[in-house]
Amino acid sequence: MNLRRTLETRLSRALSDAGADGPALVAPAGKPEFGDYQANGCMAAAKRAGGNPRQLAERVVAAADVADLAEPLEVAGPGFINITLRRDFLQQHLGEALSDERLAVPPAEAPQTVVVDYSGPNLAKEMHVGHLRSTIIGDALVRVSEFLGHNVIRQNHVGDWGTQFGMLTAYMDARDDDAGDGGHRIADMEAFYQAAKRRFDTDEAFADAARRSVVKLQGGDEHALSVWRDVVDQSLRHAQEVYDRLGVTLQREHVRGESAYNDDLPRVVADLDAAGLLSESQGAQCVFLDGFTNADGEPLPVIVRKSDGGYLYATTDLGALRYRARHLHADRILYVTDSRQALHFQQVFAVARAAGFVPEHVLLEHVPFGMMLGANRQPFRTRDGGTVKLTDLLDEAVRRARALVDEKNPNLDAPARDAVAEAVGIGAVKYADLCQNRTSDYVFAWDKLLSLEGNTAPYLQYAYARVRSIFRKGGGPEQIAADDEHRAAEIVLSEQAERTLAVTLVRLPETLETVARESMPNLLCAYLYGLAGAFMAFYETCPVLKADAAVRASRLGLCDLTARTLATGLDLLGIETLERM
RNA sequence: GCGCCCGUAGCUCAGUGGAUAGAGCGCCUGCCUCCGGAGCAGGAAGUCGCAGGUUCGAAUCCUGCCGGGCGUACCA
Repeated sequence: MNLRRTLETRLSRALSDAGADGPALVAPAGKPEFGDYQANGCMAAAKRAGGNPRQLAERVVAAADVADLAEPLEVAGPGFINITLRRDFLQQHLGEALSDERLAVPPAEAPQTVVVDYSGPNLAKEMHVGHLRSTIIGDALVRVSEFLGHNVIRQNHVGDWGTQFGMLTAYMDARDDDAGDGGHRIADMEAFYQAAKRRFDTDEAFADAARRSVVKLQGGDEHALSVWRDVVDQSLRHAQEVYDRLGVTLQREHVRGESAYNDDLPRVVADLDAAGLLSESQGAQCVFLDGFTNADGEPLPVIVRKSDGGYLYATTDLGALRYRARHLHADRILYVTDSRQALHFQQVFAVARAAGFVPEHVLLEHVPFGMMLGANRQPFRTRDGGTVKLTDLLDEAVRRARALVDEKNPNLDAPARDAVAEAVGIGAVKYADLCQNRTSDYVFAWDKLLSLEGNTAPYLQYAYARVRSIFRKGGGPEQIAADDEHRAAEIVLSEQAERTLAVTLVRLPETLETVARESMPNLLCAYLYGLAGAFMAFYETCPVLKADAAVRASRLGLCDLTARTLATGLDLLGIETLERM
């Protein structure tokens, strides 16, 4: 059950029964003494209706049908309604969650087909830290929406077309000639790209060949295309290695690169023309929209065909948008890209609407995130001005985690410590990115990124491992699993710490729903951190294994719920959990 | 010039128009004969950039300044 929404619905109805209209504005209580939730809507409603807010709140309390969930409601201050959940409701609800695979998270009432465009690396180069945010944030959003029962379609709109590919295919050809073995192996994408670039800059004959290569590619030359396919294939293989290591759910089948829309681009332009939107300006085919002006205050075009006849990313995105609406039948399309592309998507969405490329009801959302900055607040670079390769970043993260595991838990054998280091190091990198509001710029700092204390993935993983160790101590996992004493247990909440933990546990559904609606994974992080904190406090004050049978069973139930909620939440963030660490 | 985003504790950041603005790191004080101390409990630390306005109520909404970032016609 989504408790917050249930309360909102019922209190809004009570508000209307009490003669006022408007939302009840139910929110988690600001302070413990205000209860568990508070309704803030009476003040505004009374204002609109011209009445006394406290009196209205009293009438709402009288009319409200929440006796099954909450203690008698209390009016406080100028017209707040404080809501304290009933203990027996919490106990019964948790009992249901205990025996439910989904932890009592209801599936979406109106499942949507959600297309999520994320990651989208430029295949000409190796994946670097600049690709991290889109990949990680997008994957978390995908997982959450899928868990809520939406039909999620991943789209990896990779950069597999464009002038760099002329250079790369020409270099591949030249290399084959040099090596003479025709072996198209690219061991290191970045080195390959750098070498091609160096040759392009220094070797005039090669530069010419590269330019000819672009023309051949665009002209559909079979040899050029075959070499291109090889470069793309190897790049995708590299990307897949990174995805697999990162624990990102993207697979080869989700790749639908820019090149997939090549054939459609002339039609996109023709259809814009047919819709009466196209005009020529300075030799380019453009769409001019109201409200967009350039640096000189003149109308700003969306260029869909260059004066040399080439197409641009706006054209490709329009093709992709149309494909997603018409063929994938999307109800909602998310674009997880950096915030610098905000104007681009405003324009593309506006053109698509104007041209009728997407049905009215389809939601088009740019999910922007801030830039990766260095310590100096400048766009992030390595000391020598290059980009940090993703594999190097992950290696460093795992190395640091390994050093910590060696120090903290020398009893584990070496393979186990390796596995822990991998999960902890990579989890730390992902969590550091996910836990802050995505719209703020991201200051890249090794120490912060790989921090293993405080509000970090390792803290949550540790909380999980700690809960699990209780079950091991309590007779071994096989015994606990066999008698299921905790899953059949009646939850009984007596201590304050137990109650706080319980209230946190029942907030999982409303949290996930907000995360999906607002595309804000940081809210899930905040929730899990709060849950881990509530558990740690419970753990300090409430003995589990030494308690009397009934209390012990109830507390084991709380432990089990905590463990599964942490594991589920971390999994939705794409972060692994460990039985020991 | 115009548009978008951002100025919150020493640092890094949370904060759906609600009650006395919160975390982490760092700093200070306690807590390991007790289920894992990667922890827990507590403390110090703030003109929420500035000034107006709207509102019963503003860090949050509006306007204007100041400071920063990004974008702004044929790269993506």
